Amino acid sequence: MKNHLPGTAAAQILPADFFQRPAAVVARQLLGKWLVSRVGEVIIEAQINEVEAYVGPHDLACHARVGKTPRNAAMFGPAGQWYVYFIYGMYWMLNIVTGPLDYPAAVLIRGAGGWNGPGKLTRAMNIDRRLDSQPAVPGAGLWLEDRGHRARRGQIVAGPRVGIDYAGLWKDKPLRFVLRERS
DNA sequence: GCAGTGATCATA
DNA sequence: ATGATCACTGCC
Repeated sequence: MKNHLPGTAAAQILPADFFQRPAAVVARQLLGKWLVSRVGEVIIEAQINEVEAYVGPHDLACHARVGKTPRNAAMFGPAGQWYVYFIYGMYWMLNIVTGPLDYPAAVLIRGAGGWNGPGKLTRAMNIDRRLDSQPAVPGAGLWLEDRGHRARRGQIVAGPRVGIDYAGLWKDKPLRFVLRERS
């Protein structure tokens, strides 16, 4: 099913099987895709330019390293649903679940559109607890679209993830991916 | 460089 | 019930 938007090429809503791959693969593939939210009549769209992969329970930076808890339960659910959690008393973090059912892994969406930082992004797009464990489909109010952008290898910069100094050997793994600005 | 902010989880 | 922690941000 295609969704035609004025002034753009045909856009495709990312299907669940897009996310049924390792988190690091999904993370790279999400660069250049569009995050779209709808609240009532208001639609907000942003092109994703920064992500981080949390690749499984053995990843010492992944919330699921301690097993399943009420907070991280969404990550154990099916690929293609949101994992949204509250942190530092103020901010909501947005992740998309990847890989097989019961295998906890996800991609954190850190940057999109003009917003720098995951906390500012979620505030701008009205993202909160209500989306946790919801599928990324229009009916949920938040979804992802492919609008034809293809990131070339040289446009993707990989580096260590932010804010996970506690993660031992996993601290420095290059699981953060940024789409370089067009020059 | 570091304070603010409060849910979450382990410990008891 | 209590205390440490935290995938952040904004101001010094």
